[in-house]
Amino acid sequence: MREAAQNSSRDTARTPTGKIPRGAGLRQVAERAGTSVATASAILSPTRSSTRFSAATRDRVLQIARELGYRPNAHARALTGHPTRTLGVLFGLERASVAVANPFVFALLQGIVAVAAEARQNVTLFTEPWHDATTSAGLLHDRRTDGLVIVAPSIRSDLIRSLVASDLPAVCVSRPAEEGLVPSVDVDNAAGARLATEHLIRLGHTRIAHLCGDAVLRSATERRLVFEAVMAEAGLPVRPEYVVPGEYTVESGHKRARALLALPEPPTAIFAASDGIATGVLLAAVECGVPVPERLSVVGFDNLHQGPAVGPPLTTVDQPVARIGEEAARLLLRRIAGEPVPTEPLLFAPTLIVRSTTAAPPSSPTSSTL
Amino acid sequence: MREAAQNSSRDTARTPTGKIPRGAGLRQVAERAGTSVATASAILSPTRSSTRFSAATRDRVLQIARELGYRPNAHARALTGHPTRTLGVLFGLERASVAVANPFVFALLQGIVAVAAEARQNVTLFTEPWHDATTSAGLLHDRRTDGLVIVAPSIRSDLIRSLVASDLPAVCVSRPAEEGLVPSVDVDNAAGARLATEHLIRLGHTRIAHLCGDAVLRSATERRLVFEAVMAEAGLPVRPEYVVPGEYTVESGHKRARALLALPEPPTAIFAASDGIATGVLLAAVECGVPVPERLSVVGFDNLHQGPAVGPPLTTVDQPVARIGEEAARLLLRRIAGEPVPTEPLLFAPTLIVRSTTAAPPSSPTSSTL
DNA sequence: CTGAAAGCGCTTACAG
DNA sequence: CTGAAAGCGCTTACAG
Repeated sequence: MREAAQNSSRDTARTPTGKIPRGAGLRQVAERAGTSVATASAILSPTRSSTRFSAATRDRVLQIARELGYRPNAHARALTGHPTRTLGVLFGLERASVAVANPFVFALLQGIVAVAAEARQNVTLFTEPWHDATTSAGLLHDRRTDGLVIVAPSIRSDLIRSLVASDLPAVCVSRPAEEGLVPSVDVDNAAGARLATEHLIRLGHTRIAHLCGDAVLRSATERRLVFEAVMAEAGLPVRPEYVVPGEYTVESGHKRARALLALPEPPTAIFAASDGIATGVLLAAVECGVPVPERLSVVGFDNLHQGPAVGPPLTTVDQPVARIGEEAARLLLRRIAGEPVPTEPLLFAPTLIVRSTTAAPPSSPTSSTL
Repeated sequence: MREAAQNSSRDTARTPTGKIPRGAGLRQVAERAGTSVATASAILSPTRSSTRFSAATRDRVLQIARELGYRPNAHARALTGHPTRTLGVLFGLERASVAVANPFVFALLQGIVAVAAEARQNVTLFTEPWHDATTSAGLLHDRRTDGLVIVAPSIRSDLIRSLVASDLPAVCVSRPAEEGLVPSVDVDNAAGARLATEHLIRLGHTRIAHLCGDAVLRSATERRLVFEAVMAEAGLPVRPEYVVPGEYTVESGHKRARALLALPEPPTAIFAASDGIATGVLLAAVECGVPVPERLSVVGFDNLHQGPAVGPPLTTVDQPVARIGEEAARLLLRRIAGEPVPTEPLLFAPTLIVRSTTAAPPSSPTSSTL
């Protein structure tokens, strides 16, 4: 790096300690090219047509800029009111470091980045977790990004409200607690939960348990509510101990499944609110010596690989996570462009993927037919 | 959003079309608080101690700022020489949209984001692919981020050179073609290739093939070179048709393995330069009716899930990808802080994970013993 | 076709 | 303890 000092034509000879070093600016270019800063700016700006200048002037400016290694400063541009061409992603529930390890987030990011790239936008991942409007405000609303995709905000958070109040375009992945504030994209949780529950009921199960996701996430409540509703429709009682609160994680699924399997009358089927939870269930089944699907049926939700595979391939509810990410990014782009975007949730239809973890219950006559 | 206009105390009544709306600035706060902008700035700045002001002034400014929903503008701050507290990630080889779908990148990002979050830095993913120094310059060197993690740059690219010339702190994941320019972090490819090759030789294989990764990535050459060297050490000839160029993808592995298996004298073992390639090999083996490991041994590289599992669990060389990401971020942070950072590559030791795709060759006497 | 001036929102010496 | 002024690097009307 030291050797780079040979080209000493800069006038910022020494950089103040701790400060960011600066390269050649528009002024340096203009000076050398013998034009005004305004002219150099217009010629070098990607947005303005540089045809209004004489070819000679233009070529000279372009040439000098190249020689000097001129890079327009993004902050200076942004300060004059230009968009930053950057989309922000904020993880509503967890810290970014743990969110990024989540396969759901991975798939989502693929969709977001794909659309962003197409629109020539960069993507910044905010790592600071959201606390509340007053303490977290500066972190997001500082015009660093043109808008924000909010991933799975807690229903108890003031995040959305605060964002709306600050005029920062935002789109929510997963339906926010309060609707009508911000556009949102999600899987149709009700339809998915119905698919899973009806599948188990049709198989002949009556003792069906549900392992819920994080209570602060709206999807968890939606899935549970529909599970209970479908059971009721079928005339099947739901015992309170069969609806178990917890989190969308392997560990939480594992712990709860063990408890469930230790019950005097354990369920013959479990609808896990996520594949992570289902993986935990499969783990517990192996440990407790309960064969799947012979003595226990398991259906998950997400259709995402979650950790190392245990037991047979998982029957699950597929949701198009990458597409949800794409659509969220697309809506955000439209919001940023100033187009009107409906705030009714945009819901994607889930599909049931029947694999090998579900079958008729043990004592059922249809047991061998599946 | 319309309703938000009720609070009309702003003096920027109407926003020019296409421009970004602005909230209350320091001046508004200062005016209402009856102080100068400098005072308000000092009080509201996170970096300066606000103790030098009277409690009354301080409280008033803080209070007004809250009322007005004041958010410091990140660009204005950055323009005065402050770091942006953002780390950039640039994908050297592929477009970001495809890179983000890569499990290697996923694991890497986990490490980078974890360290960034700890250091309270955000992470921006650059989506614009690198072309060459002159056309891509503005995209990266505009001071938008304090530094850059470059993931797997092509050995033919002028990226690194250009970055070094522009003073932007950068760290490379994977050894760059030209060493000494920039700190880099990577797995010890030579050690990994040796592990894989020796494992196959010890099992008794003599007809061993190698499916290479992208030739523009340095890891591909390193792995191939060591494969050839270890074979030579063992006195085993390497037929030219057994060393097959290609890419680090499932498809490329699949195609090449099919060709290999169709050879008059096919190899009894394949060292695939990545798990993706190995997955393709496994796929081809199933299609060609070649049982693994009975008639074909396969060893991969990476120890990452790549697509749906085919055949038995893969024997592979593990590399600590997330840790590599962490270390890259850490080095970058130190570079940004102005600390001296060695440019010798920081290499992580790989380990061989023996699972079920490798065994002694068919005709070997040790065949049943593994 | 080109330039001088003001301004974006903040920070930083430097005075008082 | 507080403020007036200059400046960061660009863009944008507005003149000529």
